[in-house]
Amino acid sequence: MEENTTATVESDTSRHFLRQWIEDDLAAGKNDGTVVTRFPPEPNGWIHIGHAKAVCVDFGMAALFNGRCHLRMDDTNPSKESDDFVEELKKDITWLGFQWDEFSFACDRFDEMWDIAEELIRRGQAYVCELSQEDWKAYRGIPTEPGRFSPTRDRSAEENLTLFRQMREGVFAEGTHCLRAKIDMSSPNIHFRDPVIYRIVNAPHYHTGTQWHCYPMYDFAHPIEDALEGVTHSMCTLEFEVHRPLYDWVIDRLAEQHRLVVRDGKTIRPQQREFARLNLSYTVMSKRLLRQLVEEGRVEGWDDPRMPTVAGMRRRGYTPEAIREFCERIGVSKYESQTDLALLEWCVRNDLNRRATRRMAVLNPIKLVIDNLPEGVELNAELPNNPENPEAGTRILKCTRELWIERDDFMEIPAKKFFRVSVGNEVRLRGACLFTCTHFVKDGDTVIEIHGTYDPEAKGGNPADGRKIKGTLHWVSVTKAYAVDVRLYDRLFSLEKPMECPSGNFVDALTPDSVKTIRAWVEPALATAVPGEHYQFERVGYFTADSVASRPDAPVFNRTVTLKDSFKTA
RNA sequence: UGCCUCAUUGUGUAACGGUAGCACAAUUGCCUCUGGAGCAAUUUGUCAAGGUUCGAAUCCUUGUGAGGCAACCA
Repeated sequence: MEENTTATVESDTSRHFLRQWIEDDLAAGKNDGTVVTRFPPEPNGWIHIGHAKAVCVDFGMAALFNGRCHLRMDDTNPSKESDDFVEELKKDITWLGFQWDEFSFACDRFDEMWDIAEELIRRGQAYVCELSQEDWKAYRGIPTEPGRFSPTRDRSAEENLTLFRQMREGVFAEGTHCLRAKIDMSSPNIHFRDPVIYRIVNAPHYHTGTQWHCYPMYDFAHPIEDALEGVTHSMCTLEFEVHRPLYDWVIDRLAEQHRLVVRDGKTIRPQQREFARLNLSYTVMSKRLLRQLVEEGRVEGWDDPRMPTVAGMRRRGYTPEAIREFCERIGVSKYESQTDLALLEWCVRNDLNRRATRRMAVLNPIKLVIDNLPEGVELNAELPNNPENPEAGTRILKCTRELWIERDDFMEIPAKKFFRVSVGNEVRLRGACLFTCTHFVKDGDTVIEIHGTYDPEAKGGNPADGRKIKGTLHWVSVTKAYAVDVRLYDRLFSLEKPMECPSGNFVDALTPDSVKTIRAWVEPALATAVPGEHYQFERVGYFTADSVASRPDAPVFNRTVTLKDSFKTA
C-alpha cells in the first residue's frame, strides 16, 4: 500500500501531443534539456477527479522525461483561500502517489512580482487606470470592434508609481484603481486590450494578512511564477488557450528585465500548452457547485463518498492505482470529450479484483433450512481469501442448519436459464455442501423459508459421482453471521441523462434517497473489518470499510462499485 | 458577427503522406466452486465537398458542427 516513489507513466503506447511537444523541444535543444513542470491549484477547494487528470499529466510528463514537477499554491486571490485547503491538497496528491520536487506559495513571490510591475511602469509598459469596471467594459470594446484608450493611459511613470504604491497601501477603495499592462487596444484578442494585472482587494490574505491591499492577477502572476521557478513546460486546460499570447508577453518582459532563470548557462523560457479537461458522464465537476453542496449541507463534506473529489473517492474505496490507470487510459488531447464513467469503474474493479479480500455477504436475505442437518451440527467450508492471490490464504466457515441466502437466488417458478434454487434443483452452497430444495414456506405472497436436504456424500460440495452442479450459492449462517450496515450510494448527481443539468440546479438531484443504508448479513470475519480495507462481497460488488462513520459495534461499509450488473440495488 | 481551438466506431484514444489499431461498452461462445474473474470471437469509424499526390485520417481551400474568449476569478 505504501507509495515511496512518484508514480510514472509506464505506458509506451500513448504519444499524445504534449509528449510530442516536449520531445521536440528536447530534440531542438531548448532550455537546458531538463523538463520542469508544475501543478498550480488555487487552495480554495478540494481537488476532484478532473484535477487528478491534470496531476497525472503534470507529474507524469515530468517523470517520463526524468524531470521535476513543482506543487504551487496559486494564491493570488485572497478572498477564498485557506491553509486547510493547502493541507488537503498535499494529502490528496500524495495519496494519488506523487511527490513534488518543490513546493511553493505564489504569495511568497509578491515582492518580486511587485518589482517587476514597477519596472513595467518605469519602462512605460503599464499604467494605473481609474476607470470604473463599467466604464472599462465600454472602453475595452467588443471583439469585432477595437477598444478606446483609457484617459490615464499616457500618464507619467512617476505619477503611475505614486498611485501604484498608494494602491498597495490601501489608500483607494476596491474597484477605483487598477494597474494595466499597456499592450494593444485594437487587438482581436481581448486579453491584449490592456489587461488588468493588479487589482485592489481589501480582504486579508491567509498568509500575508493585511500587508497588501492589491494583488496580481492570474495572467500576470502565473508566467512569473513559472519563470522564476525555472519551469520549462507549463500545461493547463483549454480555457487558457487565448491567454497564451499574454503569457508569452509577460515572459518577453521578464526577458527584457533579465529575470529569467539561467541553468547551465542556458536561459529557461517557459512555454504554455493547453489540453482538454476531463468530463465524466453523470458527474459534475465544478468547484463552485461542489462547494455549494458542502455549504448547504447536502453531503457530509468534501469527502462524502458521493463526491467526485479525490477524498470522496478515497473514502468510497477507489484506489490511487485505479485512478492513475484511468488517467492513463483516457489519454490527453484537445478534443472536448466526455469519458464514460464505465471506464473509471472498470479501472477500479480491475484493481480491486487483484487485491480485495473475498467475503460472503447477503444483502437481501431469505432463510434456507437444511432439514437433514441437525441443530448443532456444523459443516466446515474452507474458502480462499482471494483466488487471485493464493498467498492470501484460506478461512474456514461453519455451515449450519439455518442459513441466509440472497433472495434473488431463489425462484418459485424457475426461469429458463436459472440454475439457482428452485424446487428439485440441486445447487452448491459454496464450499460447504450440495443442497436440493424440496419445498418452501409462504406467508401470504411472500416466500419466507426454503427447505431442502444436503448430500452428505458430497464433502465440501464435491459430488462423489462427479455430476455437474451448475449453480453455486453464497450463504451465511443464521447463528454465526454478523449484521453490518452497508451504505449504497448512487453516483454523485445520478442524473437521468449524462451531464444534463439545464439550470444548474443539479444539486436538487442529490436527494437523501441517493444514499441507502441497509442491514446486511456477513461472515463473522467482517465484524473486525479494517477501515479503509477493500472487500469483495462475493457476487455483489466491492465494498470498503468506512474509516469515518463507523458504528461503535461494527464497521459500516461503503459500496465502492458493483460487479458487472450482477446486483441491482433494491 | 471578430479572434482562437477542435472533429477518427456507442465512448475515449492511436496511426509524423503508405494495411485505420488499442481500450472501455455491446453481442456471442468457451471455461469456472464467485452467472464474478479469465479465455476466444464478432459488430460498428476518418464531419462534408473540392484540390495536391502514385497514394490523404494526415497537406491545402471552402463549408458544416462543437467549444473557448468579451471578471479588477483561476
